[in-house]
Amino acid sequence: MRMSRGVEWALHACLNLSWLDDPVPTGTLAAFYELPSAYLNKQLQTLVRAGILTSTSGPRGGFRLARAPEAVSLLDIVVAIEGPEELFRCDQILSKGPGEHAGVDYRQSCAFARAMRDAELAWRRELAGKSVADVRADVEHGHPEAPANTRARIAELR
Amino acid sequence: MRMSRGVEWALHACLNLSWLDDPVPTGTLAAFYELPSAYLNKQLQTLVRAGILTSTSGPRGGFRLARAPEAVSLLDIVVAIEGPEELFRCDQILSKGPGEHAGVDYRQSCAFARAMRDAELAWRRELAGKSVADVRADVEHGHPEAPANTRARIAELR
DNA sequence: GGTTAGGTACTCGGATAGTGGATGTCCGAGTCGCGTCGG
DNA sequence: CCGACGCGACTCGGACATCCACTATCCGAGTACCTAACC
Repeated sequence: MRMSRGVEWALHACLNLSWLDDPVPTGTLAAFYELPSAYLNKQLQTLVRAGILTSTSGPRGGFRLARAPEAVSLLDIVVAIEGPEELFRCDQILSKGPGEHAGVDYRQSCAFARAMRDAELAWRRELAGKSVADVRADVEHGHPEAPANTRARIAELR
Repeated sequence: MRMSRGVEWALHACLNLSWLDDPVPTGTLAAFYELPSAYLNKQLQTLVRAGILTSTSGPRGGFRLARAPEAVSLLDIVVAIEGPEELFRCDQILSKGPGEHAGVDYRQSCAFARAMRDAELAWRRELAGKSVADVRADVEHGHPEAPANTRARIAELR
């Protein structure tokens, strides 16, 4: 039940894009962290479909943040890459056990399903409460040179 | 990033076993919910290795809870089946970016890794705070006949 | 009748196939920029 | 000198392979029970 690698890539890509105004192509971002370019491109496409990034084709094209970093939560990115399904898979096996089952939705009535959903909501709440801007502020506090370093390296790789 | 089916099976198996004193073989538990017997057996073996169940071979053998249901949290079961790894996979891609990296563990210092870990801890805290006994109490409150029904059906399937 | 040895059936446990999603790669469609040609 | 047109290169986007973990199954090892023979 581990997350896709793409989540880490997407998080760092969004942070770096928040420091840059011009579009950045996949190849540059991939070189930045030595990632497989074509596969990273696939993940960025997913973020575009989710409305987190915008893309531009052709020369001087690439990806940019679609909205202010304050408006992009970590949950947005995780859900975009991993999909909206819940962590806990409830196949309602109770409906095969003894008792009456007519019209009962065990995703709602099963005590295990409820407990798992409550725990998952706590997780989602934490992720929804942290934005890319929050993380950026943390990084800039500990490493004030990070934005300039990133911009310089990106320019170098163009 | 969905959980294995085995988690749901393991949860319900532990609850049912908490209502029964004698060992229950895999085949009986599998028939109870119409699950594939051999695969369920594999999951129960995992719970034995985790110290949640005990097993007995031979006639009149099967699985029992290894401890009181108060001492088995939902987290115990999830970790037993899914493994102890964290949900978020931090491959420390920051170590490929600009800046100094000598002796830096980005699983600790990366702001994203910290945020993801905090969220995951909230999830784990919820799961650790709910025991099989808690769920059993919920079920018995809503369905007082459940324990007797379960015992009867299990006896019928033996 | 009690005891013991043997056989049998039952159950767990790990070794062994099959399948779906994550991972990784490649090529076509579209777009922008630059160079060139004409006015 | 200015503008328009066309060519070329660059980038995204989706279609196509590959790999690993989850899913599922089967058979061997061990154990308890039952039976029957013997003392």
